[in-house]
Amino acid sequence: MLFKKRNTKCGILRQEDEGKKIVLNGWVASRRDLGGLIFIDLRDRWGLVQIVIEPENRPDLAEKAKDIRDEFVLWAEGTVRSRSNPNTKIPTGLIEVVVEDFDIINKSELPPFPVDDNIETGEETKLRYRYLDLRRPVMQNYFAIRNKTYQVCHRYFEKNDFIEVETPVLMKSTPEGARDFLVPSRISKGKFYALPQSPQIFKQILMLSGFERYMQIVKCFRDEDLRSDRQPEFTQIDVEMSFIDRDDILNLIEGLIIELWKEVLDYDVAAPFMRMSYDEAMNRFGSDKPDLRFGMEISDITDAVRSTEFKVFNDTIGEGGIIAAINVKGGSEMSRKNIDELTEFAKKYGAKGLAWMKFANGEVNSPIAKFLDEAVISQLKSQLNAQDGDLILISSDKKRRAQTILGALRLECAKRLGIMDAVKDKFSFHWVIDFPLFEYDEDNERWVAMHHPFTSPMDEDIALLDTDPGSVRAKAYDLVVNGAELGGGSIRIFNSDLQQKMFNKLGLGDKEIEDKFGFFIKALKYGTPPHGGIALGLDRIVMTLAGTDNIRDVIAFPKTTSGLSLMDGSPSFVVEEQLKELGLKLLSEK
RNA sequence: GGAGCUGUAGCUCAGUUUGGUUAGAGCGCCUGCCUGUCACGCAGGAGGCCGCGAGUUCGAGUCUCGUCAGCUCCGCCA
Repeated sequence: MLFKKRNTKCGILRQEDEGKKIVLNGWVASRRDLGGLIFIDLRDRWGLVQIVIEPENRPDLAEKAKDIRDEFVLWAEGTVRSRSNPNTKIPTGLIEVVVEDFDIINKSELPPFPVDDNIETGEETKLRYRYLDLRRPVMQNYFAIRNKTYQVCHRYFEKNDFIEVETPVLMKSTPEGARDFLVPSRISKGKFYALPQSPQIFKQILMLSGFERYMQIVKCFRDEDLRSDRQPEFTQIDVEMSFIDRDDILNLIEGLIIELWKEVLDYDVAAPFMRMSYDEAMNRFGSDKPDLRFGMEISDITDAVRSTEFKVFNDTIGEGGIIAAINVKGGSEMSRKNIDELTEFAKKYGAKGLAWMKFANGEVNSPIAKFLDEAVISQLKSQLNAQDGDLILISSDKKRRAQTILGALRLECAKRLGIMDAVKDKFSFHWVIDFPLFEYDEDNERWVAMHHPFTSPMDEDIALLDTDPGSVRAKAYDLVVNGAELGGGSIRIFNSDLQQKMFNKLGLGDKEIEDKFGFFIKALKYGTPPHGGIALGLDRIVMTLAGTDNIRDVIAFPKTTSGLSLMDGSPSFVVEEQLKELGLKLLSEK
């Protein structure tokens, strides 16, 4: 179909364009046919403008316009003029375009939902018709922010003398970490490539190849269950540097964040960011990614309740656990039902129960009050800075578990009491540092790397590798904003013997190490510079910039919670021939 | 792997507690009218596999079991 090409854009027309003869291309956002007068809102990527067809002057155009429906594609030629009835709600509202000629370029089926912001359409319908969902201005804006993020990143790292190198998408499957997506090899039947969980090994090899400063905006793949902030394929801003220490990376990334927030939101982020140890983050906030926009910190009240007759507390103390609490300011308004809900909430995190104390009307109300004498209560009240109107939530458990439970309750209560809403426009960036190198996997009875197996232990803790692995600290760091992890990195092991030892500590046998990581250990022996880096979750950065809490909003074609792509119907079965060519055979169900 | 919520018209939802005549509303859609609308207005009309499958029952949108899908969370995600 022939069409007249536009010479301007709908969304950019303003009062000063009055009198200009123009051509527009776009989609019909809405049509208001008054009989003697037809108004059409024409939409393109840049916005909306009202065009008018006047049957009195052009009955031929009016006749053609009768067929126009929402989402039809039009070209229209006309003259910009001031409106007699301006619309102050839209940027182009002072003017309109009187149509002198137009045609329908393409029709549209009736859309299953209006292509409009603020629609209330189910996720399933929107994903099935993702192309229509993406047409909505609010979605287009998310991707404008995403684009801006790419551009700022590339410019920032270019300016800082980084070089972008692409790493393979088909690589070797290695143990440790997330489940790999596997790709069968046709040429080497029975063998598989894996999609990268991250380009970790390649970027380290690029360091020993002498690239010094590497970055890449790169897709990563992890075959794990999805969440509102997790997709099986996602994008990382991947960075690695040689001859540097931790603070070089932290400073570099702070600079990037400052530039991103300035460019995208015109928001001034203050640096340097606060740095908090993992231990402190857990003790005070019960999370390794604490939200520091508000208080409600955790207090260890073990000493205060040590002398009580409450069996639950005494048993916990006897087993080496702790009693800890948060003070939910103004929480005494919560009903018994609300507190029961909080108890259920706590149970998801492994809590066996939840003790609480309400302070109201000068009195204390608590199911455990009978175990606490006057002195203990007043001690707690002063330690927790509790006043009338407050609610104290108490967890009694192993140290980290008690903290995690209270950390989760802290966020939940902040949501319920409107604290989250009150701070929603703030950005609180900080670093969590000094992570443990290992954590113990109870199920498999072995140590696993908390960050990844290439992370360097702190020099002063290396001796503890053999005697007390659990207390070895890592040269690792996470970037956190508003309770979300934006990225993490570490200074790497650059000594092949230490790398070998690390794998041993993780329970890998020499043969397995040779088989899975031999090439890497070998590479480390050819003059590896000290190096380290970080990977930032680009999708999460864009989410934060865009102010959305769902990762699907910032990925053009996302998967559902069960990993399906509803628009194109993947994953799907393949024909027998394809399997045969790959040397594969499906197991029959059960 | 587990838990919770949801599934009824194109869309958003009511109806399910306590089974019972022809399953409703708003928006959208279709037709007609309408010269200043911008959530246009007015009049009329069409539109249903009550997610799917079993079961209970004289009778199921409603009760039971299973299953599928969407969302959120726990586990998982170095």
